[in-house]
Amino acid sequence: MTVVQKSKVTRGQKGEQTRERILVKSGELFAAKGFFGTATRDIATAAGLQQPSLFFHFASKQAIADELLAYSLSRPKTFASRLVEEPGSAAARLYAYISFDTEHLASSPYDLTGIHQDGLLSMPDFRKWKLAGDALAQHIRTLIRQGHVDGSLLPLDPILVQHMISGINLNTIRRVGDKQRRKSGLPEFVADFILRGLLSSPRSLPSVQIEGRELLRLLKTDE
Amino acid sequence: MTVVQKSKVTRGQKGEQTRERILVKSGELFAAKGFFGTATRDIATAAGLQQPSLFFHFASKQAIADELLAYSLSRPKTFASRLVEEPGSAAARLYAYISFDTEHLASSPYDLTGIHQDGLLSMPDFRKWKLAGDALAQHIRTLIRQGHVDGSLLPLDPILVQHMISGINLNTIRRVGDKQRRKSGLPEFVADFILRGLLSSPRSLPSVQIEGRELLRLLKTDE
DNA sequence: GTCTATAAGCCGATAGAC
DNA sequence: GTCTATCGGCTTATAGAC
Repeated sequence: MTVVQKSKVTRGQKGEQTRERILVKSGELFAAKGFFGTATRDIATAAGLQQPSLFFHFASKQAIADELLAYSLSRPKTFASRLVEEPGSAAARLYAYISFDTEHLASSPYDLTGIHQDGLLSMPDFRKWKLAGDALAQHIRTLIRQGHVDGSLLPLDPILVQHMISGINLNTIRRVGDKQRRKSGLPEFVADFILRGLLSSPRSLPSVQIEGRELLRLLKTDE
Repeated sequence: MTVVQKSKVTRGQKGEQTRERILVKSGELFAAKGFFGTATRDIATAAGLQQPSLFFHFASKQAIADELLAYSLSRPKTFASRLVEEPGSAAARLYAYISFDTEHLASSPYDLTGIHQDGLLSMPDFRKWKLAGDALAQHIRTLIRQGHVDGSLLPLDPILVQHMISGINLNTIRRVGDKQRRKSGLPEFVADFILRGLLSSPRSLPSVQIEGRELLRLLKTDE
């Protein structure tokens, strides 16, 4: 949809395919052994290259993680920041967020679980993504607090609840294998489970689902 | 309580204190930077030692992680294996397990979150603990299936549910800061949340809580 | 128990040919 | 674009003095 960034995309088809293969394999290896536990040699071998050839496509090992982090965090952060200012019940908006994030992670061409492990984000070089992750967490906590105010959610500690949600989102995707990850219905499965744990009135779940899905559909069109 | 293992404990008080300090600092560093991201130099410095002095107390860097993994997995695994064969509703037994595990992790003198990151358990040297973790996961899945049979739990995919529970257990503890980690009520907080998400009848939660806590008290006495 | 000195290996990244 | 050759730095672990 965007017309910009030409100089990079222009370079041949083969280079772009290799670059993509590097990202995919890096994601798998980071998930299996962590960022620090993965050597650039391992990545190169998995991508069918010699180790130094990586550095034609990426300036550094960190640059690879950077691109994966961007894919992992940019859209969910934007989506959550919009949800905070949307009208409607907070429960439905939280439902929309969880569905969106789970689908985003599960349908990703890259395995994004590894880059959220280690203390990767505590390294100075990844400060940018640490801040993005913190902002996303804040949006989720805001949604939860809004649910306390409008009475749709149980008055549980927003920080603890946000940590639980993040833990679920990452761990449901992890190690579940491609077939199950892609299985449709996972986003609703996860959102249902979490909302049952948070709703002040369990019987309101069906209406929350309807309102949440409608909101999701609406926000996704003009993303 | 045990009378065995003398030769190790007998060596002076100072050595034992240093050994303990190494474990505590290792846990913190593994949590912050991951196992592979933490150098033995960092651990030694944090413990007030020179790097080679570590190897008087531990045969290798892995031996440190080994001890933390033993602390993290041994008791929960044993506890879960007993719960599987206990009588009573599966929901109550799952409640007991979640309370136990959360309290175990939260009251630990060591930060145990780091050793469950990276692909630490995928390394051949940690095969023993990989198997222990897999066994623990199987016990949890069995509990969930038992809940399908006795009708106390919703018929949700046991593998997905087990992944969600594991994700919550690890992430609620992580990065929450000591004061909140030790705050009493956390085990019940987590168990309540998960059970609300899984119970086939939301109104049965109070009785599940009572039965679960009773079971927890019972099994803890003759541990 | 803790130290200094040091070995042996792996790491990320660069230089330059093709 | 990908290769070979290679560098400097950092890593875990050992040897041996105190």
